[in-house]
Amino acid sequence: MSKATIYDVAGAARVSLATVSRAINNPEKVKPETRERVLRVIEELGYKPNAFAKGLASRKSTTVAVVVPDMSRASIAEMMNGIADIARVYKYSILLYIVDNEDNTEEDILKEIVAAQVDGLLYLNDEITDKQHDLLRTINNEYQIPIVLTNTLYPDADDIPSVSIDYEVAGYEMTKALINEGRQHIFMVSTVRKYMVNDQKEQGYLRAMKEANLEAKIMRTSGRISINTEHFNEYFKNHKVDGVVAVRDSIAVSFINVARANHVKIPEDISVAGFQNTKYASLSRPNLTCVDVPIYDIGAVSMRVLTKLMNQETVEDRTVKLDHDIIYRASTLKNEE
Amino acid sequence: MSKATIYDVAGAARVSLATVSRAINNPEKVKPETRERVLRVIEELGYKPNAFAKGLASRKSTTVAVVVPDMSRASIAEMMNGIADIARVYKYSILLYIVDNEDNTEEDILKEIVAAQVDGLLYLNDEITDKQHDLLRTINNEYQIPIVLTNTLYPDADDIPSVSIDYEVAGYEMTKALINEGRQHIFMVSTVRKYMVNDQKEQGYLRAMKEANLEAKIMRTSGRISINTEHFNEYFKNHKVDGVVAVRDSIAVSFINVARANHVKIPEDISVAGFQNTKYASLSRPNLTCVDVPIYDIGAVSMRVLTKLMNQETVEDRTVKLDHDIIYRASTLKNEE
DNA sequence: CTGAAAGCGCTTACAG
DNA sequence: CTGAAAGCGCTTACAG
Repeated sequence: MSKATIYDVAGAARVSLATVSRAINNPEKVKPETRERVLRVIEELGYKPNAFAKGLASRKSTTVAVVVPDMSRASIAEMMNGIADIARVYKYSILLYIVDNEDNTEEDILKEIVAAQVDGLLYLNDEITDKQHDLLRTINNEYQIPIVLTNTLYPDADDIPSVSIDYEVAGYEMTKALINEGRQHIFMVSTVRKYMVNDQKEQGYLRAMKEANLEAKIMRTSGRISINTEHFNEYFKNHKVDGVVAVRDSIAVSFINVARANHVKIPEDISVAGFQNTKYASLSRPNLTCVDVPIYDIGAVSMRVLTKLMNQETVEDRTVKLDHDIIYRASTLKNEE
Repeated sequence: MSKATIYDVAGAARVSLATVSRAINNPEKVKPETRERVLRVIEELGYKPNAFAKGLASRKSTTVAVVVPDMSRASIAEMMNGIADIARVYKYSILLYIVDNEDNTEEDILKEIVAAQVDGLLYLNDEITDKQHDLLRTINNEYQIPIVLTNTLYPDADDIPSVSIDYEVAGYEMTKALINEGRQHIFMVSTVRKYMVNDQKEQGYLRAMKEANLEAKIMRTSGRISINTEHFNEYFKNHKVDGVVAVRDSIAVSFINVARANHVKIPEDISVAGFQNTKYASLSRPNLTCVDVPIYDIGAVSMRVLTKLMNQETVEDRTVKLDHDIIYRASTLKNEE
């Protein structure tokens, strides 16, 4: 009952173990009668090939590594759902590596991944340094492990395929929308920490402001709510503002809360928009206008691209940019809810 | 440069491969000089043992399977962080399985896990059926794979160890807190779907209400915001309510929004409390009073307990209940912010 | 403390 | 279409 091996199956089916292996992996190479007999025995014995033996003999693991930073970021979790669903379809298992950006353990982790003999690697860390990129390139070239950057931007290099949306355009469009409302003093609220994705959003914002001959003003704040609150309060006293595009929904909601506490009306006095369309956007009052990023799809498409690479199929488009939408809600003047 | 094997190391260090293996796994069995020489060569060659060969030969994988439902639930993601941090300390890799409760694929997945030869299993699905529990028990007994239920309640059975908080007590205390404010018409807002954790919260609520001779009223709603809104609106017209304990923060916030839209003052007219202390609680206005569930710790402790089981250490406490707090904020009369 | 050798459970040319 | 056999890269008694 415990663990049936391929020998047990071979014995019970009166064939050699080679035939059992073929019946599983290359059914077309086995005579139908034999195949069925073998498959029936497999079923009866509840046989499952030992993943280690299989991996060792075939040098393929049907496992992909997924490298993520802090798991509790809403976008990461939802991307995982997309990845897992597609992985299931193609029968890949997922080895999860949560890396700490603060540590310098990343190199070790990547070595571990090589040792684990994964067939492919998905990298979801939106903050990628030159060093990390080099490391990935090494893994890719030296160990021939296909990699896809999932929502991870590394501009000016398409040697590693990537899947994301065009954050520059999204930032541009969102800003443009507020400009079209007649807003003049639009701030972008970004993060102190440099994230490549946020950088792109800033670029789009700058382009829109420049095009409209408006003065661009980027305010950098923390992701922590308590810190934001003070920060925003101070800004209110010293700046004129009638529009805000925040790089994250939660920052936008946080801003709205402070604004309302200061008796500012949203959206009458200030239009506020965010990024991502998380649950925060629907739970805030007023509901938040934001860029809807297809997070699940980014994960799913990444995994799909990776399967192609792992099968040596040619991937025509190496930097996939998925479409995004803007969802207009009550926090801006233009409001379709 | 590509892949150094144990033979390469043995050759370069002028020892047998057995000694290399020992230098890595049982350093005390190797003479210090030899050991250091081997370790130096390993470093030079960038040698990493092949995980498959190691797994096949040793029948241990230093891998644990983590089975979760939908990843994007905030609590699951944060538990993963706790699990991953402890797993790293004990050098375990994580194989992630996202199961779909709707499907009946769970049995297949569990078979797959057995085939993957994991050393242990963490089960994070808060909704566990008898059938699933039987399946786990089989894996546990028949294949000798240790299992820990992480925040997954299955009452009246402690054959499989578990880690969580006492949701019944938490529900009781939270309700009691509103009763102590003088609230008389306290509703529990729970989910239509039966989750064991929510069931426990309801039990605690019922106990507190009964004890105070108040009429218990449980309202079941959906997790979806759009559905909630209508549902709450209707309730307002037909019921007298001055207190609400919601089983999730997001439901509580959603309720607050509807209440305020109906010109009800929070907390003057209705005290509202939630569960979990997610970011929603801090982003809502007013800030939400809620039970603070130590999600990260639940994950971390689970993993720690699992390592003990995997090392055949005895685990004295098989149903660990971690401590919880109640955080009082502006959505209730008692308010420490 | 160290080495030779068997064995872990598969896959995959190579023959037939 | 099928089988015998080598080999994947380790671990672990067993000797010495």
